[in-house]
Amino acid sequence: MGDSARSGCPINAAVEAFGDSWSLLVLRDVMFGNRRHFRELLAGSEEGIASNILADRLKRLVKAGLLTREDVGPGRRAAYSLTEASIRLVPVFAQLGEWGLRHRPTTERLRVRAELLAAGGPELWDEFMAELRVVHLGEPAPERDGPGVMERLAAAYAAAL
Amino acid sequence: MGDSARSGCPINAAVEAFGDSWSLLVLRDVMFGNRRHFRELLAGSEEGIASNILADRLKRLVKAGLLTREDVGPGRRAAYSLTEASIRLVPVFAQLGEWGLRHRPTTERLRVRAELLAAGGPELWDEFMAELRVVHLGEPAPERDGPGVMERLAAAYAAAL
DNA sequence: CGATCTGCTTGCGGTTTGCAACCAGTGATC
DNA sequence: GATCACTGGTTGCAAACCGCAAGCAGATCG
Repeated sequence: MGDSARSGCPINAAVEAFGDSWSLLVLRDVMFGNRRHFRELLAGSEEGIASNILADRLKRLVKAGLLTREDVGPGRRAAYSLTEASIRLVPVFAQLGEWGLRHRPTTERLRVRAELLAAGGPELWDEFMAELRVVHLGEPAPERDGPGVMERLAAAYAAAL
Repeated sequence: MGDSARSGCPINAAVEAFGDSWSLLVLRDVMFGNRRHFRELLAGSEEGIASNILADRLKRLVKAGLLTREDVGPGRRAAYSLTEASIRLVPVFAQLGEWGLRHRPTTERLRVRAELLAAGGPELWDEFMAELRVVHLGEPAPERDGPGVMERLAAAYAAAL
């Protein structure tokens, strides 16, 4: 369990934080799917994560400061939330998603979110991060006129079915 | 070695292509360190990759279309080159690096490249990608007045020693 | 000929993975 | 008050993978 960094390189630091087969996908589901509970993440997983792996990754991500766990007693729904650090992964997700849809085969249904995020650019990413801070960090919601990014993502996803 | 995708999600596609402990670091060394040969990558690795892992990752990356291998006979220096797909990872590296240096402990020496890349923004990334296409894909070099991005990265790195 | 370089390969013990079953606590229903 | 479904997980186990260390064949150098 040594968490000593292999090097002081920022890229390596990022890889060590979430550079495995599952961590980033768990974060994706919390961030874009708004899945906040264990069973929700387990059952809703597009890729079919196993429960022991999910449990392990949640622990790791909490330890790494990328998730927080609202610790209620045993047997009651515990909620996982993003942190400022993981909210700041939005641009990373956007770039990864854009790369994936350009250079790998993807399915229409799952592609729409990445497309919308790529098309929106940094302004949209900032708007989305602000929304995530409201939902996950409890920041006060600012006044808004149109639908939020989350709603637009959900609408695009629903329209692609 | 089933390369069947777990899902059609672009993020998952990216994770499956280079979402492990080493693939991205190998690409980083080829891209930013201009290390093109096996022993170069092995000896120059900041994180100390093992030779069998390096061999495996090089094979995988070639298979995934993220590297090409100029196959000379056995016993002679084979050169690895980036492909268009991996050159397009520059924005991903930039965002990952920026996240890493903001949210993880890093060392000054290894931080400068990420800082320069983050500060330069998309215009600099495009310029860098154009340079990589010259070096790795053999595109004709355009006329330039100042030093290239690669030179500036190297200079910043050298200055931080 | 020997030393050194090239890109790897092999052995091996330890770790991780992923499937499946299981578990204790809680709250609602019968 | 017993059953039931739901909560977030744990446990066993076989198979795969990881990383360290050593070795290897072909080419080049002196």
